[in-house]
Amino acid sequence: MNKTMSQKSNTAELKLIILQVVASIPFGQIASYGQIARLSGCPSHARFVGAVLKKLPSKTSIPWHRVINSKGGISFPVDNESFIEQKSRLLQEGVEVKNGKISLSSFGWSA
DNA sequence: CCTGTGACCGGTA
DNA sequence: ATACCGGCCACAG
Repeated sequence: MNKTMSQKSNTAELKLIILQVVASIPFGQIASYGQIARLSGCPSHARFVGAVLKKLPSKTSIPWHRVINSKGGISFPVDNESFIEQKSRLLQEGVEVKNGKISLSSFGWSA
């Protein structure tokens, strides 16, 4: 009488889905928050994606730095430490970052 | 229960 | 191109 947990679309599971999607972004590739939300099956949860990434421990293996906003930029103020962190990580992966904006050549990733 | 917040997004001016 | 605005929805207090 367990009925399987297939109909468990709770947020806890969505959280895991999101993390998996983010984790599946290839090296040197970029995806937007909205894109992650869509691939997770919840198009209107772009903000939630950010909320999830925020809670990640600093020592995570999740490539959070490969996630940016729909304007193609880093969603941190330029003076923020996280901004520096994300920018340098992207540069390390060969992603072209100009003034906080990512070059369109890095887009085009799909699940 | 109600209110404010946010690593967002798309439309409009 | 930038600026503003309303919608969105989980979460914290």
